[in-house]
Order: sequence, then C-alpha cells, then structure tokens
Amino acid sequence: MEILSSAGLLAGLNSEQLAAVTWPAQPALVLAGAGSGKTRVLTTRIAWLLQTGQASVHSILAVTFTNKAAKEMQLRLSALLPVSVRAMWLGTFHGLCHRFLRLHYQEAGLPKTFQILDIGDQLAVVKRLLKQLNIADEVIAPRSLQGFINAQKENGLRASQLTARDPHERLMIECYAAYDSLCQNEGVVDFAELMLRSYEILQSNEVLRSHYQNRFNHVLIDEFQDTNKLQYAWLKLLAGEHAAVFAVGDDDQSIYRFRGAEVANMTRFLHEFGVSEPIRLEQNYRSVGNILTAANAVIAHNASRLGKNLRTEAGSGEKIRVLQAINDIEEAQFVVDEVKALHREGLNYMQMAVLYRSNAQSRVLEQALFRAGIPYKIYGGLRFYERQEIKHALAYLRLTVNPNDDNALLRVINVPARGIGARSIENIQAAANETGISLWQAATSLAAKNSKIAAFVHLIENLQAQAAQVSLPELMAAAIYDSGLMEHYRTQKGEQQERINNLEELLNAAVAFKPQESGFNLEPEYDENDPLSAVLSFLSTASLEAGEHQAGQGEDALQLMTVHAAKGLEFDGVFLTGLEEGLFPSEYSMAERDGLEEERRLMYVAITRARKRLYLTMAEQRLLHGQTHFALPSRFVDEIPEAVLHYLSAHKNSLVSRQQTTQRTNPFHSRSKLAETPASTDFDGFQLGQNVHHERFGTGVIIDATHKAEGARLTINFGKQGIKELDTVFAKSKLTIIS
DNA sequence: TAGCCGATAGTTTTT
DNA sequence: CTATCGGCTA
Repeated sequence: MEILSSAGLLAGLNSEQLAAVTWPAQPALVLAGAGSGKTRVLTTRIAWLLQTGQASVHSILAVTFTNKAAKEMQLRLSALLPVSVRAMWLGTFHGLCHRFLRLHYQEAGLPKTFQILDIGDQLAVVKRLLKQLNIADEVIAPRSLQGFINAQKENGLRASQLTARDPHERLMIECYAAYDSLCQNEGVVDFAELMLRSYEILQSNEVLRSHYQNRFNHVLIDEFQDTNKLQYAWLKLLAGEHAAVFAVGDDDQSIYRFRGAEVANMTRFLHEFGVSEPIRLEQNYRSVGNILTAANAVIAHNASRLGKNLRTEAGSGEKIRVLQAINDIEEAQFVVDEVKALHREGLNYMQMAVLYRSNAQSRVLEQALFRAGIPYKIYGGLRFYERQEIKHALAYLRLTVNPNDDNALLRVINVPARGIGARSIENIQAAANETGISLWQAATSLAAKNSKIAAFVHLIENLQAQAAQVSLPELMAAAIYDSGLMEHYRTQKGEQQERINNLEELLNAAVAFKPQESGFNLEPEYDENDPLSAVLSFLSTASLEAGEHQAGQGEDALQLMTVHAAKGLEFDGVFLTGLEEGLFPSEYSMAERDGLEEERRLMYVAITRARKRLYLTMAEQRLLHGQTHFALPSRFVDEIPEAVLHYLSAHKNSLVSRQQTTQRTNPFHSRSKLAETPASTDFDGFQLGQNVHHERFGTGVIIDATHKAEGARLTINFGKQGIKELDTVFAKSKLTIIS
C-alpha cells in the first residue's frame, strides 16, 4: 500500500492550519473559529505525527466529547493513513475512562461486570435512596440531589471532601455519601463516576499513573472550551510532565456552562502549560461574508474572550433576512413559505435548519410544517436506548451479568406483570436491608416461600446459564422472548407496534454488534471467545452511545433543533427563530452572572451554522405556558450591523422587502397597517401589545394594563431597562405610541 | 394492577 | 397549554 508523503498530507492547508498541524511536540492551544477546519487540523496532526515517526498509535491519546466526533475522527484518520487506528486511544472522555476502568476494574475496586447508569437509571437510584432514608421529596427533590451529586463529581469532589454550610446541605452531602456506597454495593457507576474514578485511580496508583504518563506522549483534545474541572485535571494528570498536549477549542462557542463546562480552562491551560500565545484559525470555509460580519459583530460585544475574528475568501453573499411577525403562528408560517420557496429553487430540505432556543418553541413550527406537508425531523426527545421497552430488555441482560444491580431488578421484576406486586417487592427489600444483601440475593432466598418469585429467579438463572454459552444475539432474544416482554407488548392494547418494532430493532443491533469496533475492547485483555465480553460491550455501548435522537435517516427532511443541538453542524439555509428578549437571550440566563455572555455565544454559534442564507425571525406575541407574552426583538439583532441586514415585511409572499432606505430608527416598530393587533380594549389611549417609547426607559411594549378611576395603569416591558409599572395620569406625556 | 384524576411545573443537555 | 407524576379508586 502506498504511503502518502508528508507533503501530500499537508497539501491544501492554509498557513494557520499548517502551523497548527506541524507544531512541535510541545503544548499548544488552537483557537479554532467556527468552520475553520478544526477537525481537519486535528486529524491531520495525528496523521502527521504518525507518519513522521514522532508518535506511534500507542502513544497517542485523542479525546472528544461526543461519539459522533470520535467516529468522525476515526473515519478521517483511516482515510489519511493505511495504519490501523483501532489500537489508538481515541474516544470520548467517558468512553476512554470506561475503557480504563474495564482494564483496571480490580484497581478501581469494581466488579468485572460493573454497569453504567445513564441519567434515568441514576435518577431511579436517587429516588430509591431517598425513600430508603425516609427523606420526603419536599425536603430533597430527587432531581436536585442528582444534580448536586453530579456537580460535585464533576468538580472532582467526594462527599468526604465537602463541608456543609447549612443543615440542608449537610443532608445533601450525607445523601451523596449514601448514594456512592449504594452504587458501590450494586456494582454500578454513573457517567461522572466513570471520570472521577479513573482520575482517582491515576492519582493514587503510581504504577498505573507512570505507565500511562510514559505511554502517551501526545494528548489531543477537541472542544476544549467544554471541559469541566475534572476533565481538565484528568488530562493534566494523564499528560504528566512530558506529553505534548494539543488542545483545540473556541472560547466563543462555549455554551455548556450550565453543565459544568469552564471556559476558564483555556486561559488556565495557557498558564499552566506554559503556552505564550494560542494558534488562531480564523479563516472560515463555511459562511459567506455577511454572515461572518454578523457573527463577528455580535460576539465582539462580549468582554471576556481570547479574541478572534473570522474572515472568508468567499464573497459577502446575500444579506441576512430579518422578519418580525405578529405572533408565533405567523412566524412559523413565514418559515414554511420560505422553506417551500427555497425547496422550489432546488435546495434540499436536509440542507435547511430551523433553530430555536428552547424545545417548547418547536410545537408551533411543527404544526405549520405538518399542515404544509413539508417533511421535517426534530432532534431531541427520547433516544433509542432510552426507550422504555429497550431499557426493560437491557435490564434483563444487566441483571444476568450483574445480579447485584438492584436498579435492573426493580425495573423488570414485574414487567411483564408476573404477580409480584408492591407488597412482595417490599418483602424482598426488607429482607435485603436486614442482612445487607442485594435484592437478587434476597429474592433467591424468598423463592422457596413464594412461587411467583421463584419463577422470576428461575427465569434469570436460566438467562445466566445461557450467558456463558450462547452468543449475544441469542441471549438478547432470550431476554426479550423468554421474559415474556415481547408477548407483553403484543397483547397489550393500544399503540404498541412501535415498541415491538423497537425490540426487533434491538435484536438487529445485537446481531450486527461488533465488539471489536465498539471502542472498548481493543486491549489484549479482551477475550473475544468469552460471550460475556460481548454482552458487557453491548451493554456499555448502549449506555454510552444512547443512539440517534430520532430515526428516519436518509430521508430528505427539514432539520428542527435547538441551537445547542446545532453546534458543530452546518446548513445552506438557517432559520433562527424566536429572537426575542426574554427568550433569546433567555430570562433565566440573564439572572446569572455572565449569563448574557453565554447567551451571546449561543447566538454566535447559531449564526455561524449558516453557509449561505440566514433568516432571523421573531414574534411580537407568543403563546407560552398557555399565556400570551409580548416581547421586544432580541438585543442580539441590534448588535448586527444594519448593512448586512435586510428587513422583510410580514405579509403575503414574504419576500417583499422593506425599502432599505426607510428611516430605521427601529424598523421593528414600523408595523404595517395590515398587521394591526386584533381589537383590544383601550386603556386611556393605550393598548396591550403596543410598542411605546418613554423618554427615560426607551422603547418598550405594553404587556399588561388595568383601568383606574382616572386613566390606567400600564405594565411595560422595556427590555434592558426591565419591566415598569406606569400610571397614565403621570406618564402619558412621557410616552409616545410608536406602533 | 390498570387507569383515571388532579396537582404541578415548565432553558439549554455532548456522556 | 400540555407532559409528567403521584395518589387514589374500581
């Protein structure tokens, strides 16, 4: 096989990219702007390191956040190099930690068959724990405890390392400790535990630490701005003194602070790894000039940044189309009309996306699209391996490989119903608590007295016997059919066909599953002749790669998703909807410190998704939680230079543009006569939803009003200035109606 | 043990 | 508005 020359590998890179790819074996921080060829730089660097003999596949550690990104890198890498990238430690933080723990389960104090808890499983454990400790939901809400535990773990802190500031916190910490020991007893680990446990082992076990520190001399990280405290510490520990850490990220695209991501890790990296200046990738290969101008202008309003300005060699392109609709329904209709028009012009639906800040906004869009017969695909919602029937089927498998998994037992002991009711389960739990054994052990001891329990025990024992002998698909089939699960869904009334299909799909997945490719079994310890290894891999993959959000691949469909979900994606045409104060930027975020900057980064991410055409839309009125809300256009729209914007009127064939030269004190407020709000009561000359100007507070919208003996009392949302209550008797002279 | 009812809450979510 | 959950009843 011909080996590509180094020159061939590097051909076509721009000077910035070349500098990054061929950076010497020293720490580097690459500031990779949106659409600047980040993945290419990352993969080419790895290929270059390998090809020039600076590194071997064994000495490279490459980390991503998503499975998608990891797969993408693996794919591109194998296209660049004839070597097998299988042996490389390339994967997600959690995937790699998982591999580490499987390899060193003994050092980690875990059973060989330990199982992974996803968020749903974790919540179930937390609920069970609180019940066990007799703590009411009102005292500690399960979700808040779950959040607390995860946040602490992501900060690298165990319960024993925490000090309480108040009694409530002390209780939370006690629960955290109890939770950890519960998980330990049951042989299960949550996502954060995968990381924390790995980190702790590396820290305490010198043999392992020096082994890995010596092994990895190149550590590469993607999306570095999204790392949390623990991930940073883990990387630093693994890298040791000598590894060349190559961190790639974009501080302007840090949008996961609510999940513990710390942008500050970027500056921290510069200091702690002695990097004087980041390498900037500012050449954008995605968007036309006007879109980049908008993105640059918006993000320039943020104070805390490392600084970066995207440029393109493409032309300025079309202007960004802006539309303020009367309400959310009209906004959705506009999107429908434009999507239709673009599709007629030859653009695939797939190449267009409708983005919104929160999932709740999708409904109106969905209805309009459905009515118009436009195929669409919504991202978000339940993923394949999170579905009830799938989790049930997998719980049988989990119980088979790890009978101490109380979670799994409780999930399936009476699904399908086999006469083990609440009181029987209570008996089992009581027996287990008494002697400190697992539910499974308690159940086996109670089987002699209870035939229903005996039947269940027999079912699981039968699966266990098969596990050692039959293949994964056969075991999966046994779990689905012998348990009666399939029969259960077949005989249940209602729309169960979907669940049956999913169970069949699960069987297909088991048949198609290749443990060697699951990314967890690349080490010599993996025994491909041991059926149990395949089952463990399958279960782990199910937890760590919960699958696609929605099926229906291959179909040409319009893409609907939140801005968060759109990160990393790109489309020819993008509709950025719901650009209203309070919604985007969201009200919640504005209460938080630096919350507005995070929202602005989100806006930056949203804008930079578009290649050629970008629409910014907003509604004056929107139905939220069953109530009509009035809002002003998002401040982010005002932050975009007028020169790249093109205002559209809200009516008929939508593309009718408003004269560019129209005096533009505030184009949003020059509402057309046709678009007048439906008759509303008069409040001393004012109306609900009206836009007004106040000499001190600026522009606002009347969101509430009450009649008074004399005049009226108006509640006005002045956006940045806040919501004010004004009395017309006093304020009338200071208020001007502008629409 | 399913099914119904009322109360409740309701940003974003890579693993 | 509307999805979800816990408690209660048939």
